[in-house]
Amino acid sequence: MPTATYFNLPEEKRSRLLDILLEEFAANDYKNVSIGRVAERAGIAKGSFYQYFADKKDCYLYLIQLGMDEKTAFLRQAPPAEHSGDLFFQLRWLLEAGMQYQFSNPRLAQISYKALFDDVPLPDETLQVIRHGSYAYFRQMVQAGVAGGTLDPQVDADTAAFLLNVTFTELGRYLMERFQISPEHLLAGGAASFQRDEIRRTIDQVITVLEQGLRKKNT
Amino acid sequence: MPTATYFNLPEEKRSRLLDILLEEFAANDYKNVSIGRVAERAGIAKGSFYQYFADKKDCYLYLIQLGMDEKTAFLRQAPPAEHSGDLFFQLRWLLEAGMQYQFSNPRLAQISYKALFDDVPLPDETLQVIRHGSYAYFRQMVQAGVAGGTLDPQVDADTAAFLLNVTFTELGRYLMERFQISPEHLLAGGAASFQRDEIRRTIDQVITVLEQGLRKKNT
Amino acid sequence: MPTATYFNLPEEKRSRLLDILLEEFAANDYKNVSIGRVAERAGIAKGSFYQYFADKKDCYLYLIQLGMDEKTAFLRQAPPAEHSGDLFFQLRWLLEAGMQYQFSNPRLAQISYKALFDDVPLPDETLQVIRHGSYAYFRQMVQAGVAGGTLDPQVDADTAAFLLNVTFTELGRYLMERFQISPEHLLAGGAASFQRDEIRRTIDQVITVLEQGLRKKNT
Amino acid sequence: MPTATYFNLPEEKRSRLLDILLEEFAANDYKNVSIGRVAERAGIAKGSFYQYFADKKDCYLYLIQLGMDEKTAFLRQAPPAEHSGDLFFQLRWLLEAGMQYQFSNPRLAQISYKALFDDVPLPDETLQVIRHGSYAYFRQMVQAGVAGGTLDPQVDADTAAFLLNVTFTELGRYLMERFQISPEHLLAGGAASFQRDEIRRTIDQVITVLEQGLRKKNT
DNA sequence: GATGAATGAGTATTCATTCAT
DNA sequence: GATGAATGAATACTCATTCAT
Repeated sequence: MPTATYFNLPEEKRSRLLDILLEEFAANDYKNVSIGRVAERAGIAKGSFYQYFADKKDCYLYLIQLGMDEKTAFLRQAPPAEHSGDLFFQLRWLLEAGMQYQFSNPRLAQISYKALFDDVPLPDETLQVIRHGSYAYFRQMVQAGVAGGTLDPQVDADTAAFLLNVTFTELGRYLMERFQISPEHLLAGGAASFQRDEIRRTIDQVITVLEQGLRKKNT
Repeated sequence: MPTATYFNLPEEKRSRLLDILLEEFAANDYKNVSIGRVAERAGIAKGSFYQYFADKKDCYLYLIQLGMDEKTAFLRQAPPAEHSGDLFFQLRWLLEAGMQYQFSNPRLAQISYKALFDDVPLPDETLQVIRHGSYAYFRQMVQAGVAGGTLDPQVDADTAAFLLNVTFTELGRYLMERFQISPEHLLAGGAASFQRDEIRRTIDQVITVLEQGLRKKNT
Repeated sequence: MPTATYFNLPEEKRSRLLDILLEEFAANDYKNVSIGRVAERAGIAKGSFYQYFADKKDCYLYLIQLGMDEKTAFLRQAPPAEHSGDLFFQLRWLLEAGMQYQFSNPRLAQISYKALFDDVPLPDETLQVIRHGSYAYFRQMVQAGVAGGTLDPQVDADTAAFLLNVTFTELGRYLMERFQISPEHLLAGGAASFQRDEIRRTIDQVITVLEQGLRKKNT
Repeated sequence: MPTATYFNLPEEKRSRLLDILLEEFAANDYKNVSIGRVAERAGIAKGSFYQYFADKKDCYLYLIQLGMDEKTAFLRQAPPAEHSGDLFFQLRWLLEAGMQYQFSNPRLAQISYKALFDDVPLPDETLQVIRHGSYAYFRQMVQAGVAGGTLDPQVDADTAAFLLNVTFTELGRYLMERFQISPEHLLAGGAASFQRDEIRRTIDQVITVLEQGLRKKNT
């Protein structure tokens, strides 16, 4: 975690540094992020970086945890209307909220996404959370769905969780590409409203497809 | 692309080198593959590497194209019984053939997969092919499916292609993890037959889910 | 030398700082003493260190001179019963007093000792004193001994001084290792009394050996 | 240990590098030797250093072992006339041979000497040999001397070994300083012959003093 | 065609010192 | 007088690439 010095930095300086860190870690693999380049771009001395962070790893861990915190805060802020409701209703909300998060924190989301596949120095515990976190979450939803009679018992729970997880994980990337939304674009003002409708429609379709495939058939 | 020298190499030497290249590039990110280590493991001089390839990038590009060629060849060799048949029939075949390719060329498949997400030095054109290649292919299948009346016209073609693409891309990884299959494992003799059945069943379920979501409803 | 500011420091603060300086310089080579660590351990700001000392070198010089002063004071406080007495009587006293000094100021003694061999930034003059100081002292005693007819005139005065000097310099280290005495041990309460006897006996033997070798033979 | 590359170096280049390594490691503590400075002075690229040695530690270990080997070879080459002879006869020879070694390899001897006191990265085993090697050797001689009736049984064996060890260890330094002999001086042609006599006389006196102190008295 | 020694820009990190507050 | 953030030169080490043999 950053030092107190980091948090005491003048707002502008800290946010410039953070901005550049997000940019560098979103655009490059962990190993390819150069502290020297970061310092230079941020207009600070190389030594100063080490006043703010214990080391590169520490700095990276900070970004990762920032990502987890931001996402948690984001999802908490707008919980589904009826929490105990239908599984697919929940999924629909989760997917929309996830997209919104990704659109409001594109670089942070990208960094987290990279952590799924990259060779990255994180405490095992954190890695666990990142790598298996959402899968485990879906697995649990699926089991509840089967128990509650919403989900087709023909479908293996693991397989269903895989389908949901993979779809949800990749959908953001797809939408950003399809609607030509770049992080810079989003940071500069977000997706235009006409895009928001298209995005919502796409999400809806994805859920519908999965629902038709996974919901228990009335025979 | 490799030099003529490379292709004139005694078969055994070239294949040992290739083997090690596959191993290294499958196991490490581009940046983390060390030419020195490759040369040492292959039993050649570091300088010799540069007789065979212009540079590291060139060598990497070669592997990528090898991957594309191998996959193409693999898929061509066992086309579906009835090529003009039902879309989901084709998909089922494609998915199974894809898995078979991945199982018979796990390291090459792994390298291609990495290229989708890694920070990798490839000509834009090649990157395009890799990143959008299979998506474009599915896009085309979907459009044919809509035209032929197999696919639900309610579902946007792009969205359907996304779903198919993402599922197909990630399924291999999922199966390898779920059934504890490693490249070495596969190279040493392949998945045990009892696993093959489970794998086939899983593939079947995935297709079934997608089919129920995407096939045109008879109203 | 320290600034006035240093000497005006509240007693407790100054002595805590001094304590830590002694500890750090006794335990580490000059180069390996970190001002940052000193400041942190002493609970002062890094900048404050530079209010007290011009720089690291200055601080080190201070400790060295402190060591010389303390030793002088220590030896003065308990002079041999008969100052003009027999040379070997004096030596016996000197050695015991020296050991006592070393045991009561183990860290200061350690710092001075290090200065004999370490690569250390001191004014040439000071280095001279440290490196040749005790040697010159012994040289003088030896000459007095030769003049007074106590010492064997066969033995070269320089050589005798070397023997005495080297023995006296190293004896402390040897005793500390042989009897497993650490600075902390000493600071915490000193060597147990049973050890004191053994130490006294060892000193006695050393003097006896040197005496038999150096005292003028009665022929 | 150095790589094959190092040993294959053109004689002149290798000896220039070795020369500079000896100079740097003799003049500075381990920590204060800078690979950059070594490379620059030797006129090689920094990277080249790492073709010759695995790392700084490896290079240092090489020098240390070189020192041990050279000394062993040196002592073997001129063993005492009567090996089983009188203890003090042996000591006299040992001391003279040791001095000759130190004079013919002053920088190597200096490096070994530093290793006795410096904080230095060596395998525990090697450190053991260096730090306790000569002491243990003397301890053994002393015990043999006591058993054979040569040594005064009044004197504690440990104490006698300490006296011998410390005298022998420091004598070289003393002689070099007393007779103004510098490594460069020695390397350029060695001590003048008139000095050799004085040196021999000094050694003789030292042994005589110790002998009178330690030899068993005929009562 | 094969070799492997040489290179030097690049990496993360440390630390004595300065200086504005 | 005290502070602690900022600095930048220095450190050991890596590695893709070149080139003389």
